[in-house]
Amino acid sequence: MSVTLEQLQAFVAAAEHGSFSAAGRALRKAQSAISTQVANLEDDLGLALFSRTGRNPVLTAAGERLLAEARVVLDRREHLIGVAASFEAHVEHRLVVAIDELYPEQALGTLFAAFAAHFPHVELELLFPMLEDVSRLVLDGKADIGVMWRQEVLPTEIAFHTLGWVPLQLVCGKDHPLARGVVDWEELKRHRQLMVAARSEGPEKQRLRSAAEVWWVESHWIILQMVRQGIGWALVPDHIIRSSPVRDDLVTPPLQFDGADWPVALELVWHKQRPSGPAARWLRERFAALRISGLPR
Amino acid sequence: MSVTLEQLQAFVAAAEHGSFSAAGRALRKAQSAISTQVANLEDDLGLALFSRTGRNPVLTAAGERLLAEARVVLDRREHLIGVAASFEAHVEHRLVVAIDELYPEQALGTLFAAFAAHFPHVELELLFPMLEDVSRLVLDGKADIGVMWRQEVLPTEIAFHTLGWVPLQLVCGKDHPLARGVVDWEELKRHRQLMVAARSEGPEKQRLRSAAEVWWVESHWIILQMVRQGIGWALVPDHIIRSSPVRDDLVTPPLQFDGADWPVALELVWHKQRPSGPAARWLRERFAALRISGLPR
DNA sequence: AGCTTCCATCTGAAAAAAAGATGGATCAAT
DNA sequence: ATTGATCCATCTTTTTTTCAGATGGAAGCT
Repeated sequence: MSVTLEQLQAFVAAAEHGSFSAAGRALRKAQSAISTQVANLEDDLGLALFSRTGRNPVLTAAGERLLAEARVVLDRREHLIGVAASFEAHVEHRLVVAIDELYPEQALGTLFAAFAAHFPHVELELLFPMLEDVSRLVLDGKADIGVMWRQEVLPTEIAFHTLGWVPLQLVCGKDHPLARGVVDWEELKRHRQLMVAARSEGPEKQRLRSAAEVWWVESHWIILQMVRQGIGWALVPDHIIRSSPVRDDLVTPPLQFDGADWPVALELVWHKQRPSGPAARWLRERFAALRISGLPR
Repeated sequence: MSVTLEQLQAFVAAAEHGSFSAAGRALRKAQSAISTQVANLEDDLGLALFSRTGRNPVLTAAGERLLAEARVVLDRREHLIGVAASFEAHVEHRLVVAIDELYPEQALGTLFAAFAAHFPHVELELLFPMLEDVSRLVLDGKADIGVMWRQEVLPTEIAFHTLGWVPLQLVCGKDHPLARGVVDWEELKRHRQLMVAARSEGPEKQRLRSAAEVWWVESHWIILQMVRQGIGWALVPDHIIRSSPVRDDLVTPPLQFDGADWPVALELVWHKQRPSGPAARWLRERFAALRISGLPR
């Protein structure tokens, strides 16, 4: 087979070290070996990779371009070996993470960048489920790890770890009657409340219910759109209000009574019975470590 | 070097043909060669690629995954050889195409997909210049090919080919005085006209000028936003009006006089002096062939 | 049971790669 | 200008790798 890995390796080393001799030293091979490999490669490709006027070889334009290609080939070979090694180490090949929209996403970018650096061979799938329950996804094996707002008592098969508490804020539209001043409990009850559509039934769902009339909506973001229209009021995490495109049309009136910010727990969940691989364990640890910095409170 | 191209080639062929013997026949090698190569590869990777119970080898889970990786390595090698070949054939390594926003983009996707298939080794850069003139970019060598609305007489260094004619339509906001009925010339002149900011000066610029008061705006899309606000009227290609996000707030009143749609020429331009490579020629031909199907009229 | 086709393994032959030696060229320092 | 170090290309020899052919055991089909 022409254009072999040895040729490419010699070529890349020569380009990197600036001379065939240095490349030979780096690869622990004789200078003549590098010289012939590069010459053969040039012969196979039908062009000159180096200009040999002068003491040291200098990359030609073609050499410059093909150097990048050669690196890719060699890197993909390394990658293949890495994938094989992670197979041996029983690292997961694929990891599905379901994250509730309640989780502030700012930290996710750096977290998953670090994950990619540690586990380059793991395929990662991120779910931001709307109508489906995160714990349901974990329970059914459709997700390996979940980050969710604990609305209900969790099934016993689910292991969990509390990441933190997210305070909810009263929010309504600019022209809503509640926007005028300090709000008390009785006044809240008289207006329509917008709540996230519970994906399962249970008592936790009722804890945050205050008003007589309630509409159920599938997402906090959509709730804010509706709140803006004056359709009702809602309890929404502060960071969602702040990053909403309609935030300028929203008002967060102060509340008259105590314990008024209704904190909800944000939980990291996984399945007790399904064995976790190194990647899942790593990700769980890093999620847990993000607790203080990533979340309010 | 362990994990060689020969090993990967044998592996992929064995997986594709379902047996080592068949792979050997396909690669014109002895069955024993394939067998040894695959065995060595498995040894190097430290895992089994095939399950050998039964008559024919069957891919293991690891084999399945690594097959994809092996294909990538081999493909990248092929790609490198292709890049080298196109260097030899003096194919451009890079092609910059500047396209005026006036050109309807629907056809571009399939066109450039076909380009990628024909010239996989050419780096393509697409420009959709706003304030800069396409012909200027081509003249300065910043773009190899341009598609532009001919506003001016083209410099003699520029070669061109007319792709077609785009009819302009009168457009104004819902509440604009012109929206009420059939419009005549004199009435047009009394209201503010919005025109695309000419990037160079010249007589063609004046041909489309009707009103006494004119505002210059850098893009048709922004013009439509301003038209919607009732700031003035404009002449805009139909396909831009149709695909505008504010199209529901726009009105296109009929005109009383003849020749009322002011067609403008859409030109394919390139530099006469700079030699065109095969990729540029191919792309020019395909652009020209798109004339009938891609444009109105 | 018999036949075919599969795979693994062994052996010797062929090919490829590497090392070592040699000579001509370049560059820097003297 | 000369010297010495270092560079590359090339040749020869040695080592390693690859390949083909032969053989035997196992699987599947009739």
